Amino acid sequence: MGVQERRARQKKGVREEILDAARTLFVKEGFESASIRKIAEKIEYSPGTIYLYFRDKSEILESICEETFSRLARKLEGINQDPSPPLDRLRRGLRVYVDFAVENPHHYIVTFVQGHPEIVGANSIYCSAGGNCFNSLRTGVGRCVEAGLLNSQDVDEAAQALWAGIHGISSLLVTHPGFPFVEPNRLIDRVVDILIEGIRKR
Amino acid sequence: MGVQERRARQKKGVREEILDAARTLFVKEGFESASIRKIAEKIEYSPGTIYLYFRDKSEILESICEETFSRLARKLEGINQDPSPPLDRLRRGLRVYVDFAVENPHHYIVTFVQGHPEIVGANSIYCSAGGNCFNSLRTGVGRCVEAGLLNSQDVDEAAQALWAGIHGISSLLVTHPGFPFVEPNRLIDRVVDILIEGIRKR
DNA sequence: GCATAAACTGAACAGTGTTCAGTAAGGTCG
DNA sequence: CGACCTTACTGAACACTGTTCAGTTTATGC
Repeated sequence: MGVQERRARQKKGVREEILDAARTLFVKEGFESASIRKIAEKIEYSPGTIYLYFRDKSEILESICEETFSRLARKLEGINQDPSPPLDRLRRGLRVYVDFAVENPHHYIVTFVQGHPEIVGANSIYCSAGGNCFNSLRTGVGRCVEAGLLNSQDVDEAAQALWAGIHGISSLLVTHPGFPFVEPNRLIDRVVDILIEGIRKR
Repeated sequence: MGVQERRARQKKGVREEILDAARTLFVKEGFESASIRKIAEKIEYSPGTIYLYFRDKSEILESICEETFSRLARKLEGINQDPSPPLDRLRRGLRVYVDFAVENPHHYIVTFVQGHPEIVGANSIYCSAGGNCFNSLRTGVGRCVEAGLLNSQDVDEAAQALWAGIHGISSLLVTHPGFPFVEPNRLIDRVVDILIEGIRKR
């Protein structure tokens, strides 16, 4: 009976419509601006309908962020697979991460800047696409440790420290667009340089 | 005529009451939880009264953040004035900054994590107590450049890169308390180490 | 005592996320 | 076809949010 299948397809259709509408509002204006009522109006459904497809507002925007972040995750995994020296790969990964944040400010804010104190353990960042990106970084650091290139053996410590570094510049650039930063490209390169110089063995 | 003076004192009294109530709610539960109505209820005034003393909600919380950050600013200036080697002072300043963020998570979030895209130029971060802290860092970097200790002469670039680094670890720790970080003290020290190793001349 | 000025109120506005009783439509079966 | 049932959807309502403002209360100066 194809009925249930069509039902399922229709259901997915509305879900997709919601995501499309939400994405448009969200990318243009951010989390606050993508309100349930605005999304509902855009797709010409009542606000209540949205709750038949999503548990709450954050589930919608997490979906959107995840699809975007999985693009980054793929890119980072690509870098991890190529044959250049581990430290070069690591450096390129860091740079790509920051570029991604700057190109997708609202996604970055929702995923990594706005805290989600309720999400821990099994549902934690490790499981989302954002978490995959961090894991990619961890892998890159692991390669460097294996090759004896770093000034410490602790992979987690180094990976988290590097993450802190690139998260710092990423979040400053996306949340403080009005601050008189030196030329962003130069600043990002400088941060990445400092981080690499700071962890590599001399 | 002492009348106007007493008026002024009374006025300041209510202002202070508002700040006290707001501070209590804010430190305990953060920005969202310190709602105008809750503050008003706490001091037994009507919500409208608050707007006779503050332009809007953000002005209240900025006041609270500023008084807290000026404590940090003083501490950082103290470090800048002591006679130890510039790089040591810089290192200690970085560490004190992160400790402050961890001890005052909500203040840190309001001042540096939540973006204020509207505030630019003259009203920018440079003018607030938060900005003084950044300037203190800039001064510390300047001393190191003067002493020829860094691998670059660009003070702004280096100061902003360091700020990015410590802001990164600070904001991760305060906004992602559920993340399985390695022991925070160790992680903070590692980040600071990486930053110092990354900027100093070899 | 009375006019004036300052302080304060609280209802109202426009918005938010979320819930749920009620309705409408579609498919199934006697 | 008509009855029934399930699924989809609605939209009013709830409990909030920040903010405004006409109107009332309170205090002061003359």
